[in-house]
Amino acid sequence: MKVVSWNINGIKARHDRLLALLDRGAPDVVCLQELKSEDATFPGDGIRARGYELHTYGQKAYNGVALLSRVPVSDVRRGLEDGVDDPQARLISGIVDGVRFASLYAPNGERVGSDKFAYKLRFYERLTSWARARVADGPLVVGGDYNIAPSDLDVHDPFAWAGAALCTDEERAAFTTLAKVGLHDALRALEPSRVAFTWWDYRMLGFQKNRGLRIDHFLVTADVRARLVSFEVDRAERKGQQPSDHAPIVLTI
DNA sequence: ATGGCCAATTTTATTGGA
Repeated sequence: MKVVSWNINGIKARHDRLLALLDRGAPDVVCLQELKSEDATFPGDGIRARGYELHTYGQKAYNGVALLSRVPVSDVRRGLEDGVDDPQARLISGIVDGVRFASLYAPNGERVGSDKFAYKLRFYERLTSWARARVADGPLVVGGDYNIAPSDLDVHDPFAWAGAALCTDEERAAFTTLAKVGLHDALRALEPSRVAFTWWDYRMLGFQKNRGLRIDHFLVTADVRARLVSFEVDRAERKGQQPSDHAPIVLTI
C-alpha cells in the first residue's frame, strides 16, 4: 500500500494540487498537515468524490490535520488525549486494515528560548506518552511534519543551522526519546545515509538551490518496518505554480 | 548586506511559519 504525508500549508491554497496528487498517485492513505481551515469550511467534496473517507481536525487560520483513506477508517482519535487544555489541532489518527495511521503536525518552536520552543518540547513529551500507549495497542504509522531535522545529514548547511530551532540537540533528543517507545524512522530503516530534504524556504530561491531540511518523517512500529518497500520525496510537487514549502513524502509498505 | 516568501486574518498591516 502507498501512504502519503504532506504539509500542504493551507487546504484552500492547495486544494487543486491535492486533487491532482490523488488522481496522479492514487495513494491509499494520506496524512495532511497545516490545513489552516475549520472543519465546517474544509473543502472536502472533491476528495470524497475520488473515493476517500475524510477525517479532519482543524482550527481557524493555524495548524489542522487530516486523515484520508480509500479503505474505511475506524476508531478515529483527535489530539493527545491527555486531558491537557490545548486548543492546537496537531494530531489525528485512525485504524485502516489493522494499522493505526496518524497525521502529526508538531510545533515549529520559533527560536530557542521562546515560549513556543518550550511548548514544542512539552508537546514532544506528551506525544511520546500518546505514542507509547498506541504502540501497546498494535501496529502504528505516524506520518507528518515533525519540525525536527534528526541529524546533520538532514540539513543542507549544518554549520549555518547549528544550534538553531529544528536542529538543536534538545529537539533531536526529544525525537530520539519518542522513537524509543518502539518507532523507527522509515527512511533511515531503508537507507541510513540518504540525503532527502522535505522542506525548502520560500525565500532566497531555497528550492532551486536545494537549501532544504528533512523535517517530515514516517515513524513506524517494528512490524511495519519489516514490510517497508520504499520511501520517496515527491519533489515535483514543490515545483510550478503555488507550491507548498513542503514536498509530500511517499511510503510504500 | 543576514533579507528576500507565502497564507490567512486581524486585510492594505499583522502574525506565524521554518
